[in-house]
Parts: sequence; structure tokens; C-alpha cells
Amino acid sequence: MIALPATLKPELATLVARPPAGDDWLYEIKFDGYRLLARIERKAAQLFTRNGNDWTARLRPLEKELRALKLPDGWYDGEIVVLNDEGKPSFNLLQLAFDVSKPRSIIYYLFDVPYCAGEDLRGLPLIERRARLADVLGDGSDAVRFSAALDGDIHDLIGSACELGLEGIIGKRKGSRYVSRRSDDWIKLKCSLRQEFVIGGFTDPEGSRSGFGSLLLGVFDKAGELQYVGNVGTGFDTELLVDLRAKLDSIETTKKPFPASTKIPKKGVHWVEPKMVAEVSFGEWTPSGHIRHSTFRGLRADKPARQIRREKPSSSR
DNA sequence: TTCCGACAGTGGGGTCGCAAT
DNA sequence: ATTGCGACCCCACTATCGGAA
Repeated sequence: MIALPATLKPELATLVARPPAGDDWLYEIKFDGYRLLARIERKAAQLFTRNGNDWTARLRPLEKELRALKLPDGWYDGEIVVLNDEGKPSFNLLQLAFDVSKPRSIIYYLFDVPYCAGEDLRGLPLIERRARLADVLGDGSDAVRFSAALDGDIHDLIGSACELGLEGIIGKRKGSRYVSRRSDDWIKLKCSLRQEFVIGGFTDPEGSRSGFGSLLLGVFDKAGELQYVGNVGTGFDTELLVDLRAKLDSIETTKKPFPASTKIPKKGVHWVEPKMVAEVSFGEWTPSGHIRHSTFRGLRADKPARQIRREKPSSSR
């Protein structure tokens, strides 16, 4: 019997490009929501975000639901999501769920239990902790569910997940202990999108940054107008930042390449002639038609800017 | 000696609340 | 009424440093 710690840092997953070999991995859906750790002690529940912020007050309905389940004292680890009409987790809907005037049902998917009923389970293999979680949770409820392990070949799972428009798959080593840091025993396999965009401008660097801050990206629509789709500001090292800045300077212009009505919510913007093409990977299209989680992958010299179009409709999520 | 993990810094989209305009 | 800012959430990535391997 040990005392329940007041705080707990979550174990984080490492992004990988391909699934590992071997069968000592357990796979789950990668939920596109907020990580949430629940501390339950003597029927009271406290809810903490990944960075240790107490969000109990913002999640009253969930807190009540957890108390009603009468789970043993412990730390429970999972992710909160809001499902859209198609039953897929929607990050945007989750953000809107905190608007008190428009409450939406938040679902808490539990996947781990580092402490339970006076025991420190962190040293146990993952599958034993999950067995314990499944046991104490039972059928759960509409709002509190067990994140099931997925059956099947991992390549098929990834294919299905991406097909369904999910964010990806999480893999966890079945025998791993729970550690409060990013670990190689938890991996992220993401369904990222990738396409070329026209560079319409750039922003000034800030602080110790060299070259430029980010690139303004666009795609041509049917009418031949360059539509702004957001910025990309990561994926460059210092050398590339400086090198690219020189190229951009050589085509800088005072003429805004986007429609006059386009608002760019950025400071220190420079325009360039819309003729350079950047290849960018990104997580998804947001409801407002911008790219989320973008990373620069390189310049494309082989493709004329005029041919750059949006490759997937934003309406799919 | 090399490598890994932690931290800080820079950049992104988005929502909310609050203060300044 | 609008705009700007910071604090949160999600994140990718680079650069650096100290300690583990």
C-alpha cells in the first residue's frame, strides 16, 4: 500500500516512419484529442492535462461521470475526444466543446493505469496494467471507455486507419513499464498528408532565428487565384534558412500574390512572385481550409507553380 | 568516446478570455 | 465592435548540454 502521488507526468510516444517488426507490440487508435490524466482518491476526481494543468473545473461533467463509476483510487491515463457525425475524433469539435453555451459530449478513452488501489503498477508490463484497467473499468460508460487493442496485421491497421480519416495508430511494447517521459516503447504511426504548395511570401525571423520565420503557402483555385492555406515554419536547419532567404529575396515583390481580401495574421510579411514550389507534409486540413502540423520537406523544381492545386477536399474532416 | 534524453527556442493552427484600441 | 495578446491545447523540428552507456 503506497500513497498516491500528487502529480504524474505522462509517458509520451515517439514518432516513427514505419511499423516495427515483431509481435511484441500492441496497437491502439491514435485519438486526436487532449491527453488527460485522472487522479482518483476517495471518490474525488482531479483531471490534469499533459503539462500538469488542472482542468477539473473545465471538465465537470466528466468528473461527475468518473465519480459515478466508483473506480479504485489511482492514476488513470487516457485521451479525451469529441466524435463527429461519422464517429471520428475531431480535434476542432473538442476545442469547441469547452464553450459553455454549446456543450458537446466529451468521451474519455482510457488506455493505462499507472497506479491502482494502493499499488504502484508502473513496473508491471503494459499488458498487465491494461488487464487491470479493463478489470476495474468493466463496461465503463458512454463517456468513459476502454481504448481497445486492435487486432490484425499492423500494415493493414495503418491502411484502414488512414482510409477512415483517423490520425494514425499508436504502438506500445507489450512488456514495457510506465515511464514519465518520451519513450521508444510507445510509438506514433501517423497518417500524414503531403503535397506541393506555392510559396507566396515569407515572414521575418524572430529572436535567434536565421533567414526567415515561415513560408506563406497557397494553392491555385479553378479561377486561377492563389488561395492562402497557411504557413510552414519548421523543417529547416540554419543553413537552409539562410540559403532559402537568399532565393526568396531575389524574387521579392511589392505585389501581394493572394486575393486582396486575404488576411494574413502574421507580422513582418514579405511577398514573393508565386513561382517557387515547396513540398510540405501536414496532418490535416482544418475546417477553415488551412493546413495543420505542417513541416517543410524540400523545394520542388520539377513542377510549375501554376499546376499546384489542393489535392484533397477540406470537407473530408 | 559517443549517444541519448531533457530543455529551450522557434515555428505552425486553433479557441478562449481579457485589455487596449 | 474590432484587434491584439497571452494562455492553453495540439504539434514538428533544431540546437545545445550534461550524464549515461
